[in-house]
This record gives sequence, C-alpha cells and structure tokens, in this order.
Amino acid sequence: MDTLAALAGGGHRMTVARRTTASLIGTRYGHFTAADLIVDARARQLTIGRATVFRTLDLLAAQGALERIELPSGAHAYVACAPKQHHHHVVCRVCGKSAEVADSGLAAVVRAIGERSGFKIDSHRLELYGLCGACSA
Amino acid sequence: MDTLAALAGGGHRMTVARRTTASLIGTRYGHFTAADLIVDARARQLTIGRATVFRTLDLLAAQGALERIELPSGAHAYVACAPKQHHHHVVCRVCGKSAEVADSGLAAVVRAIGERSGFKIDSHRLELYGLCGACSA
DNA sequence: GCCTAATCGAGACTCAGTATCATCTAATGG
DNA sequence: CCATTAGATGATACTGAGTCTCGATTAGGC
Repeated sequence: MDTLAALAGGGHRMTVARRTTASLIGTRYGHFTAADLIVDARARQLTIGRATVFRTLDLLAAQGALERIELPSGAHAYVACAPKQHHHHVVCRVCGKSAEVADSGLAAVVRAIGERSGFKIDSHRLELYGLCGACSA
Repeated sequence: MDTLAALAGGGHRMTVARRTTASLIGTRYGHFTAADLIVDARARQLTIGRATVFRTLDLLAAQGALERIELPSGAHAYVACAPKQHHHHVVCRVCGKSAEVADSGLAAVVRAIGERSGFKIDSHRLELYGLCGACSA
C-alpha cells in the first residue's frame, strides 16, 4: 500500500488504525472526505475513531501522500497523490475522478503575477474543475 | 459605497441590514470572514442577525463584488473586489492585504493542462499567498 | 517480556453555515 | 400619502466538520 509507505517513511508508528485508514483510502475512486471514510468503515464493520481518521488524514497530507483540495461548493476533500513533486489536481465534477498535472507553465505565470503586483509570492494553490474524458462523452 | 452599488444593480432591495453590511465591509482592510463582520457590528453597537450577514455575503459574492477565497489554513474568507472580469487574488500572509491580478497567461496554462489530462476544464481557482511590498521590507 | 512515548477512541465541545418561521419593510401602484 | 405584498430580517434551533481532552492501549526499541 502506497499510502502506508508514506507513513512508515516519516518515523511514525504502524498502527492498526493507520492500516485501516490506508485500506479505506485504497478502495476509494475519486476524491473523498473524512466523513466518507468513516461511513465506509462503519459499513465494513471496521472500528476506528472519528478523531483518528482526521488525525491520519492530516498526517498523510503532511507527508504529501494526500492533498487537501476545495471543491467548487466550498467543501473540503482529499485526493490520493504521488508525494514529493509540486503538482495540482484536475477534478471531474461528475464522477469525482482526479488527475495530477505538472507545472505546464504555471511557474512562469506565478512569477509574472509577483512582478506585477509587487508581492513576494511564496505559495499558491490551483484547482481545476471540469469533466473527465469518460464523463464528457 | 461600491459594495452597495453591486446590490442595487441586481434588482435587490436596499435595506438597512445591507447598508450596515456594506459599511462593515468598507472599514475592513484585508480579507475577512463572516465572523469578523459580526464581531465588528457588535463592537459598533449595530444590530444585525448572523444569518443576514451570511446571506448578504453570499449575495455580494454572487454579484461579483466579493470573492470567497480559501486561506492556506483551510479557512474561508472574503475579499472585496471589482466585479465583472475574471481575476484572481494575491493575499499577504502577514497583513491580509490582497490585490487583484489579471490573467497573466493563466488561460494558456489551463488550456495546456486540459489537453494533457484529457479533461474538459470549465472552471478553476487560483490563489496566491506571499508578502506584500510593505510586509516584505 | 518490559517500558515508555506515541497513539487511540469516546465523547464533549466549538464554530461555520443552513433551515425555519413569524415579523417587518422597501418598493410599487393607486 | 396609503395599502399591498413579496422580499428581507433576525431569533433560534439545528447540522456537520473539525478540535480537544483524557484515560486506556500499544508499537517498537532494549
């Protein structure tokens, strides 16, 4: 499990609760919320505390194995992703599927904006919404 | 008051509560939350219902006179802005000041991402964080 | 196997945002 | 200027996300 590997790497304990969380994330297709995982867990008769799910998600996000995104509705969700490199997500409005996208020239745009505005920009967040190939057919 | 003009334009009533809200927004410097406005109102002995503040903010956001942004912490906030054209905001992490920025080549980047990912992208959100000129000195 | 710090789970709590509903009022037409 | 009425208000209750606390549990090094 990829998600688990991320935990092990950070000098954290490999507990039952974390294995459970990783397995719950593994069966998810698109983006998901903490509440989704808790519902899934109940459905699969897995006991895990609400607080623990939140804690584990935070941890995984800090490790870069998950990214916290904001949906157009303003709700928060997570998407699993490859750690390390800086990237962004395209999210399908219909099925929730998401894809990672690399820079694609964004860095230059950010630099240009910094120059024009006089701000020293040190971080940014880009989220893209639309229809995936399958859903737009 | 610019904010008020936006309301009048949309075929909405010009009520006391909305005038109050506009005035509260007018005295704000950087970004603010609904809760901020409510605290300000209490401090200035202005009576306005919590629900009304939320409603008015939604309305103004729909008119484009405000934009709802997400801070790096994940919290929601609003910034006043000029309606109509599509734009994004740079937010100062220290003082909260924000500036509007035009496209600056982003549209091309979004198009490129759409092609590469196979998604039909129809909306996006870009938020930039950093230090404004004054705070970086 | 033991020890200890990290982690867990339950439940209380906070806080943003929404829903309800009786009351009020801005705009309109006469 | 007054009556009408749909849109707006605010008090209150409610929901749902996320946090905090704390006593109980457990992973992992020794």
